[in-house]
Amino acid sequence: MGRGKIVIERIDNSTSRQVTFSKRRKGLIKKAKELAILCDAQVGLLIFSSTGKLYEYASTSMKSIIERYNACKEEQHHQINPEAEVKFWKREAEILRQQLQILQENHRQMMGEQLYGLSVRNLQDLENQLEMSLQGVRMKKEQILKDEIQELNRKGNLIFQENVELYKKVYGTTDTATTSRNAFVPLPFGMHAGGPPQELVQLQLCQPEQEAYETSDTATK
Amino acid sequence: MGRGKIVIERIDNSTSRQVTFSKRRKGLIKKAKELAILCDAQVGLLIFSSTGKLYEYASTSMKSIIERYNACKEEQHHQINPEAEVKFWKREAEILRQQLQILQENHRQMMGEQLYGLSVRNLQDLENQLEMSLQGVRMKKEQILKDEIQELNRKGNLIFQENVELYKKVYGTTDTATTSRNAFVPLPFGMHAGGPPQELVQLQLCQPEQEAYETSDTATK
DNA sequence: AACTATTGATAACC
DNA sequence: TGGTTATCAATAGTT
Repeated sequence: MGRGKIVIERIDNSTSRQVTFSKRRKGLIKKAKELAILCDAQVGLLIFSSTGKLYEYASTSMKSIIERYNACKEEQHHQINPEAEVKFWKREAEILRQQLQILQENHRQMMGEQLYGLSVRNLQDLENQLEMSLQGVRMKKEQILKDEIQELNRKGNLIFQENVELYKKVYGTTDTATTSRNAFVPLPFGMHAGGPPQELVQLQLCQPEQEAYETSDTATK
Repeated sequence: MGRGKIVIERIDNSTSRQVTFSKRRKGLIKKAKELAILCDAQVGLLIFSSTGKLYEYASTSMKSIIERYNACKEEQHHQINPEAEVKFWKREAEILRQQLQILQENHRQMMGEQLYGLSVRNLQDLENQLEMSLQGVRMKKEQILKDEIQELNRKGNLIFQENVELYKKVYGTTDTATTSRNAFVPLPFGMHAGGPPQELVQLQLCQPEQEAYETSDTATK
């Protein structure tokens, strides 16, 4: 329900993730309200943004809803009991520490370290993953460089046009690009061939891209 | 969004209220899920129907969400339990969560995802790192395969020697490997060429290694 | 429980 | 962040 279909997966771009969060959160809370009113339901909604900010909606009071939930679940304990709360946070820290450890090991393996204990199959999977990653990174880099080149070309053209205009103003209205190539009047920069300097600019800018690719390729071998 | 507009007020007809409740509850939970996934948010949703039945959705665990909610509220109302231990574990969990987030982002980038915002320089570094990793992984895999081959060769030789001994015991003390190649007596397995079967074993085991390398190389290109 | 006409939500853009 | 609009998705009413 927008300008285009989207797949439901984590939005990479943090700006658009925040924008989407803001909009959808609003929409979700609206719908929660509507459900509560239309259907005479008791609704509680808790949303923590990825930055940790809390947003909430409760058709009655959040406290009563949570209490009702706890009554339903027949486990109303560590909400009041500080001892149980300590227990909870200890457990929470334990879980987080475990996740961290797993991710750290995984990360080391992706860095090509701590490969001891991996089977050939595991290593093959890792190799394939690294190759996929590499491909993605290279594609991204290539895209950025190409975009940069395009932008520079655009700017180059604009400057060239400006140059032509200025030239005309200085040396008269003669179309130097097509008729005055052999006259004594000097030509503006980049006009020696009588056309826009795209080729020149592209050649200069393509160089580093090519170079970068060759470096990568040789490094692979 | 239906055949006609509706005003948001309690639906009197209990049947259509139930139907609407069922439909909208489903939609609401779907949207809550989408928000959690799209925006990396922690979402908890509690719905009690007018008949008292509980429906719930929680992106992580309802318990942890409610705990987090309570922690938030406590902070907001400055009703912090002076229990230093609770404070400590909360902080601990917060730190761990932050570390996890940083590592997760890093991990995603190493998986070739979430490359938005990286400079060409960053991408080049990442590419180099991935290539280094790949090299390490391949070396490790190669080593394992070579070790395996060596071990199999060693075992093969032992079995071959055993075979020779057994052969001698069955058919006499004649050195079959060097003198009886054309006799009627059968040869033990692997002795058709008169030598230890290293070459055979090596050929069989080298095959997958070679294959794996070729696959990797083509995947790179 | 299906089916659609319609409204509502929202993705992309500014 | 907030507004606009073209699209897609949810769903109200119907079968």
